[in-house]
Amino acid sequence: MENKKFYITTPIYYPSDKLHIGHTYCTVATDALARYHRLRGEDVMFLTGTDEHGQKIEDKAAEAGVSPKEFVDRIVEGPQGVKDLWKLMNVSNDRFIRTTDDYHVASIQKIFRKMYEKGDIYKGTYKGKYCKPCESFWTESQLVDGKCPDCGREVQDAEEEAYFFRLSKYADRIRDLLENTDFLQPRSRVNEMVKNFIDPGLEDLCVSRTSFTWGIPVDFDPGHVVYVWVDALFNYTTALGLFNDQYHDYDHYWPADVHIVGKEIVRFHSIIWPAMLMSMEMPLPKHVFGHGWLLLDGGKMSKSKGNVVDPYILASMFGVDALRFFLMRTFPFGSDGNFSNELLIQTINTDLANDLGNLVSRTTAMAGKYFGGHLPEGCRSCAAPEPFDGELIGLASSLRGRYEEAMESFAPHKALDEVFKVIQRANKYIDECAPWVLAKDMDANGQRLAHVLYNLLETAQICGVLLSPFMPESCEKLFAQIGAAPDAQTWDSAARWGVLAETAAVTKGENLFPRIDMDKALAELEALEAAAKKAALPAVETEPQLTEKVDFDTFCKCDFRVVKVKACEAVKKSEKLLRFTLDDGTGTDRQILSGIHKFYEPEQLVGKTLAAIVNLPPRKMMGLESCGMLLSAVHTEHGEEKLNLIILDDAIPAGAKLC
RNA sequence: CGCGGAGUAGAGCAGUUGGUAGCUCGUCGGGCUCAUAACCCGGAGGUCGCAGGUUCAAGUCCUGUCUCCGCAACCA
Repeated sequence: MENKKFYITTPIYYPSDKLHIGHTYCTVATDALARYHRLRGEDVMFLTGTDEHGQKIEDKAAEAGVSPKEFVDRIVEGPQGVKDLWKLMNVSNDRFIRTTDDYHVASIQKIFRKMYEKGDIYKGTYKGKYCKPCESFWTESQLVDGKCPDCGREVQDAEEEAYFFRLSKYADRIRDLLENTDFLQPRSRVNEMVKNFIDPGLEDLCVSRTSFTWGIPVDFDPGHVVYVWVDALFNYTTALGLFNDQYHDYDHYWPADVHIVGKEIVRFHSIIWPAMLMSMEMPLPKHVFGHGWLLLDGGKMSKSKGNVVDPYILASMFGVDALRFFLMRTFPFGSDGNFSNELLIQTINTDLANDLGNLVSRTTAMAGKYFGGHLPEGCRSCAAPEPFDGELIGLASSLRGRYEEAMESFAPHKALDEVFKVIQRANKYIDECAPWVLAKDMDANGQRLAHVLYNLLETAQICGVLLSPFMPESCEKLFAQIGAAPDAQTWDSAARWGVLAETAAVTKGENLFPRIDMDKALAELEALEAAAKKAALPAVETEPQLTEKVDFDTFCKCDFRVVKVKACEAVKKSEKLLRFTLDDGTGTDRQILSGIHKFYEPEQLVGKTLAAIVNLPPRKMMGLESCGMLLSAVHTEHGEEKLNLIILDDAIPAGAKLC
């Protein structure tokens, strides 16, 4: 009998920047689902990849002074790039597609032509607003106060020749698909799609551009490149070999069983994608699942807020499995969740260290201590079972059913919750049985003690199997410690009680999940994040020179003078200000306040020869009057502002004019 | 009235089909000593944003209202 096939995908990510914890969340979830289906013995195809065309990447590459292809190559294949990250996170994708791959490009051209020949793609004009300085098109709705959202300048009406896809033609079928099937999950997303996009009426979709060149050329109309919809969405099929010879399993794996996507791209996957497939007369994917976002402090993560979380740092500090587990355990998959380092550490400590790790640790320790690592024959059964034996065994052997139900409905957080209920029950079982009491009289209680330990090992075995899609590495270690043979690591074995060999070798190895010192770890994290942030910024940066000219007369109005520091002290209650008493050559002391305490201590400046502008109007700071301003040179190092006072040769007399 | 989501113990969150309000952390007390100062038991603490309504019964359904967040052609 041929195994059931299961085709699952992540979105293809846009490599205009390094990926962050949000992408990691999505990919890890997909990976856990893929591993779960493999565990069940299904014929799994797991695809991920990158969507590498478009204006933004063209711009970013230009900014970096490299070609677009070089730019994306670095982010995708380079150190700490996309592929590195998935490798680090132990992501088990079977394929990785890049939309710049030759076979994909060729396939997309054929698909585009096919839809054109069918009449579902037609040539028209794309009407919009054009901002000349920015050279970019905007739609009416994108404008801010009727002006360019980028630069705020006036825009003008403009038309661009473009190809359109007859999205409107499929509106009714899409509505039916969303409202009357379980195509789109979770269900709450259906309302959003229908109300926002279907109800107002679907407009035809612009599927080509002439305003940039970094894309797949329309082969029958040079000057046009295929816009993201056709290019990116069809990756799910070209990666299987649709219209290309790179792969040959389109017929085998298509349609996808599920596309896992973030909530922001649900629209593309639940409206545009099925419409285009309908046009191509191809089968539709069975499900699209839109997961929630990881939020920081209740708001979204974004580069501009500077609050993105780097998965590399977290994985290196806490371990890949712990991070994977945390992401899947803590947040309901369909809705948003609040990410925090404290929560991460707390979850690791509570679930992994205290509950699971400690359970394995105490169980294997007792097997070693009381039986030298080998339980005796016959320990599987018990002559006089206690009620709580049955409770534990019942709960553990029925776990797979509850777990399966949760996994099948895309609720990995629930599946994990079920597993941990059993783990907690097992810890309680140890208390109830008090093995250390039994061990005091091995002659009388040896058999009973062995049975108790066997029950614990067997429970750990079942949990290990079911946790393996989430924490593959750690579960291997777990299996080694409890002596679970390969036949006790299967999906099948998780539903049968007593698969573990009675006399299997039990070894207390290293702790599976060491406890983490919260305060220490938080401090370390902060340091690492700060260091990473610094490293990402340019070493030395200076302000760009002004292009606006200043006339000579204006310049001459500034009275720059050499001054000598007679006294200098910190201003009370001020972090930055120093108060200078200066000899400016007039015979009267001049007082100037300067915000440079971060860079200089007052005593080191006394006697120095400096430069100041002396005809600025006096200004009060912290209650003191400042008559002028000391000149200093400013630049930034790794994003941090540095100031250096202009210190002059002491031979220059006070009052000398600078010109 | 653009659309959607959220408002539940001190904090962070669960609560499919309406039927005695749960979990983690924290806190207070007890037990145990096999184990990673971990484990087990118990207590205190909530008028489930607010106001109405349907019902024998509502955190759960309906209406109104306040606050916060996200989206509005691609940042998972």
